Amino acid sequence: VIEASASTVVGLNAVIVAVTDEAPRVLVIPHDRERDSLPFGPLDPGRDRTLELALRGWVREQTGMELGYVEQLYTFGDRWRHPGERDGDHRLVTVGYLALVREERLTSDARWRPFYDYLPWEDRRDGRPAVVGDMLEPWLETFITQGPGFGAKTRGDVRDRRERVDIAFGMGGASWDSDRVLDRYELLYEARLVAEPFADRERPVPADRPMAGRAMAYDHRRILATALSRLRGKIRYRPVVFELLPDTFSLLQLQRVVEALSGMRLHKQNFRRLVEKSGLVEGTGQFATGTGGRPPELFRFRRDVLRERPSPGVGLPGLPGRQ
Amino acid sequence: VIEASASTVVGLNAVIVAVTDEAPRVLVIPHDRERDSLPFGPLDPGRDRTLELALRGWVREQTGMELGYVEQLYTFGDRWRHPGERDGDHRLVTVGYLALVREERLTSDARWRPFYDYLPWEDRRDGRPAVVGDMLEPWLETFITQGPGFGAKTRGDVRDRRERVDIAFGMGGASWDSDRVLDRYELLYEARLVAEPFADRERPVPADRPMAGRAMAYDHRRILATALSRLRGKIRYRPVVFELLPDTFSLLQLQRVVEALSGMRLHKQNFRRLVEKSGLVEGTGQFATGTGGRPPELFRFRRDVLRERPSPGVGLPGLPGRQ
DNA sequence: AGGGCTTATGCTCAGATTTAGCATAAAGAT
DNA sequence: ATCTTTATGCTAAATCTGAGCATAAGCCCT
Repeated sequence: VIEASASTVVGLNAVIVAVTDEAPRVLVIPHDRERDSLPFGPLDPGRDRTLELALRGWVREQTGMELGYVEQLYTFGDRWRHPGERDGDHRLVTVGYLALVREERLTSDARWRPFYDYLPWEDRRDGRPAVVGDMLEPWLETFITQGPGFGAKTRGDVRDRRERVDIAFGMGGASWDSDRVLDRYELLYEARLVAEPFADRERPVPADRPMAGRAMAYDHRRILATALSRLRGKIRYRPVVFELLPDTFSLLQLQRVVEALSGMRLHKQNFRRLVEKSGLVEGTGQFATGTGGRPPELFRFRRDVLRERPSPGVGLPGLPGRQ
Repeated sequence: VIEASASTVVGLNAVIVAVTDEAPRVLVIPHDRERDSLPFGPLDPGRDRTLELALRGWVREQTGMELGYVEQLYTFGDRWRHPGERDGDHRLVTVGYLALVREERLTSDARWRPFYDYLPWEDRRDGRPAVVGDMLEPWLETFITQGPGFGAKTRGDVRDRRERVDIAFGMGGASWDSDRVLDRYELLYEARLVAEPFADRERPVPADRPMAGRAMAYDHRRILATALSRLRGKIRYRPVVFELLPDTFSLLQLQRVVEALSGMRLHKQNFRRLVEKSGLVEGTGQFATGTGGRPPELFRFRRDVLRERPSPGVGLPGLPGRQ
């Protein structure tokens, strides 16, 4: 019953995340002078038993890394996503995966690169980053009134775009929702404030137009944005942060990782109170040394919390986790 | 660079949900005497521009229905999922979608069927359903101690299984997490308390073994469980319920839909207070008639709430939405 | 050894939210 | 008229949150 006028290939992308030095990092492969790509591998339909096993397999082969926590993100199947596909008689469908690891030495040509190199507007730990006020807001305003190209701009279109921009970027009185990473990236794509829409059309970037963040090859920055959206959402109701931490850690270490991922600063004492009360961690009775300051107690993740609470995660201010 | 020892076909499954008479229902196609399947359609790699457009297209063709809210769920790519694939030199990868609609008359051979026919243990609105105490708990206890087959059962295996069962089903003092729909189904699959593991191996169900819930063809019940998991999770932080309600509705109607989806009862006065304070709805000044009792005011969804709050959704008791 | 710096940790207080009910209002049914 | 049913207002107690004060316990420098 299935008739196809062309063939389909299924590929797998991995967003492999680690947090080091208070910066979330992603494993990327150099692609050309300015751009990187995510690690990519095919599904061998005749061999791999499951998609996830296929992914683990070629990540192991390519990087020597054994993935722990792995979660499926999203399947991207738009036509013409790959510039090379244009002529094509094959259709590429890719399944994106998120993997959380502790950073390790790399043997291949892959390298760790900060998430926020690609999505600088997402890091609000030191207040709203300069790029937002200096570049994004004025150019988004242009986008709202002018639209992406030079098509018709009815009053309704302008209102719609303003609403979408306000909601996504917390402008015009709306509040900033740290989870809307993907919405924001897609809006910037549509507004042509990132380089990818030009690359996708094989056009040069206009000289007068600034580009936000470091570009990636293909649609990989979209996949990256999807990963960060998912991770920020999930942190509140599943104990995923611990995948990124060593077995024992101080509460400040934990807080720094949560801050790095969520892109916002947290109140220290309240964070402590929340985490300790939540039952997510237990003290080990051991203390770290050489951290400069009073030595902190080391904690470990309490696996039992999964039994006790419906959706255990780390609370964020203004956005309480579900108790 | 991509070499395949067999070809891949991408298919699309739709979980189309409506809520009528306080029961969530799903659109299914009769498959054989006892089983239904989800609507299914192929991706035509040469034609359909996006996966979602492909889905909307064949749903329109097959059922005459125009989908509104559509969201991608998960991509299923395990080998040997389709019994017929065994011989096969093609690999089927399916992308599952969730669609929310208001129930309408059907013209095709598709029909609406209650969600909880397939997943009866998920409906706890009238307390724990009988099937849990009568059948699931005793047989899960057997599964914990004996394992799925007759393999080695070390002490560690038993402990692991007990922990997983306790967490998934809220047994042994653990609390019930309404979102863990998929975990529960997968555990029942592994414990062989649903018919699918037998069908997948083309074996008959042992006569002495009860089967929980109505089976579906292929792995469609797993997709259904994924859909309910997602929907239950999402209801708390995105205003998705309104996709299932008419334009104006009473607060009790809204509450009944939330209860139907979440499978639990809510405190009426508190639900009202929460919803009204959340800014999700606004009164219309109109009142319904003929509802038997004091006529309720009719409300409508306030689209502006998206601007005002980071993640607007309907609160659940014990599981407050994020404010 | 003591002062200053840093980080850790205990504690408090006011305000907001949540839970669980009580109580009244307004329809239709008997 | 009374009963039943649904809607809606209101409250007290318990809990949680946001913000900040204060002390503890290391290190570094002089």
